Amino acid sequence: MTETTARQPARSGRRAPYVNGERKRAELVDAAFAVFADKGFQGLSIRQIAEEIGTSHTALRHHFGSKDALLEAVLVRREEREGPWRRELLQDKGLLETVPEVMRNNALIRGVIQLDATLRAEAVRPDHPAHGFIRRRDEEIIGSIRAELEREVSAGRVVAGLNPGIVARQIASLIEGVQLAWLYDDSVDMASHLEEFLRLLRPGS
Amino acid sequence: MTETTARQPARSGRRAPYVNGERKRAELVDAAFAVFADKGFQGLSIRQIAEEIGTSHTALRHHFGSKDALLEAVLVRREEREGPWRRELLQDKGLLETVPEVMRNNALIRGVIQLDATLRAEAVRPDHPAHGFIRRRDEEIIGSIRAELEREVSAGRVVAGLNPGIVARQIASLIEGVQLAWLYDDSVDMASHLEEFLRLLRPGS
DNA sequence: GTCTATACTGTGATAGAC
DNA sequence: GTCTATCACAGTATAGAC
Repeated sequence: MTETTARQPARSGRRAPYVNGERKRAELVDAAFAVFADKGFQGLSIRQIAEEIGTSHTALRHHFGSKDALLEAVLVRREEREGPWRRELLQDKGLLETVPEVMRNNALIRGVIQLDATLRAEAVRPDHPAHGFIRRRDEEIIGSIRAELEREVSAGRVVAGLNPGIVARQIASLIEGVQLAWLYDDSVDMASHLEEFLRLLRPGS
Repeated sequence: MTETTARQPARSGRRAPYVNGERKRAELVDAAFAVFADKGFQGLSIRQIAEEIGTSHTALRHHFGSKDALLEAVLVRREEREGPWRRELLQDKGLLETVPEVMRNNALIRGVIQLDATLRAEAVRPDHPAHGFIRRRDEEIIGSIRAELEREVSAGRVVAGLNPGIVARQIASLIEGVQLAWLYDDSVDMASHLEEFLRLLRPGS
């Protein structure tokens, strides 16, 4: 796709032990992430994004090749940031506390959530560049939810007799749907909607 | 917005008791609906849509003013078709049977569901032409779900002690999320995911 | 209802600066 | 070699004249 083959530096430069391109690219991704999270992603053009983060649209094109590749890179960066934290939280606190916590965190990065929702809808087309990425990420998340769900059942914190595959996808779908509703109306409490659903799964309700 | 002021015919034409513009517009909407439902809505340009339904892109421009207005008109038409049927079904069979039935019907009009998902994500921006429409429709649907939910509680078919506003939005959000998941993977059974959720609401589970 | 003019978008190829 | 800037092009939507 983007063909970013990890270049091996021929010799260690005087003050640059890193590959300059990678560093620049990472800076741009972080800058774009910050702009989206803060000011929002309002269907910005690649030129507008460049202006917001203080660079040129040609620079963005050089480092990412296309607009979609840049947007996808921001979502990949998000996964790099949040993935480990989420997995640790899952291990430590369990599914029933992790999911609402994730929703509370998502409420702090509105523009990134909007980007996720927009790209997700566009990438429904199988030939879309980000289609594979969205699909892989979803399956990975659903897989981890499902595994955790089965652990909760074993621990007696979730009723038995459920179809873990169905419930895992229900949770993932509910997250997406509630995020969209929240994007339309700030007053929608994302965490509560997930908490109430998870409450239905607890024994003796 | 679209400024489609209902023109009053000066005299009743020989064989047209209707306003020609309105009829032509309705034909175009139905044709677009059929194309989307059948061949899908793959980010078609306004010129491609025109070709598919056998007209010119300038004709579409004239009748709808913009591409977004045409897409919105298709969704409005969908509401005109399905709204009465859905309300009747709700009255007759109740919420627990209506929602899965709606999902089964949606599975027959993939391109329209894709259009709904795409436009919904784009129209998150408050200045988007379709923003108000999506919002109004969602609130209307959530309102009817909520009313029906309270009726089901009274009838003892749904457990008491739930927050109807929360649950209604959970159902609406789950529908949206599951539809998106289904667009990515045909094998996702939308009706089952909704049925299983509604099962959690029944007494004595 | 049709046609023309204009502006903006993402993209490709190319040339220049460090 | 690595990075940035300039130019040209095709697709789209809009505005307005006829």
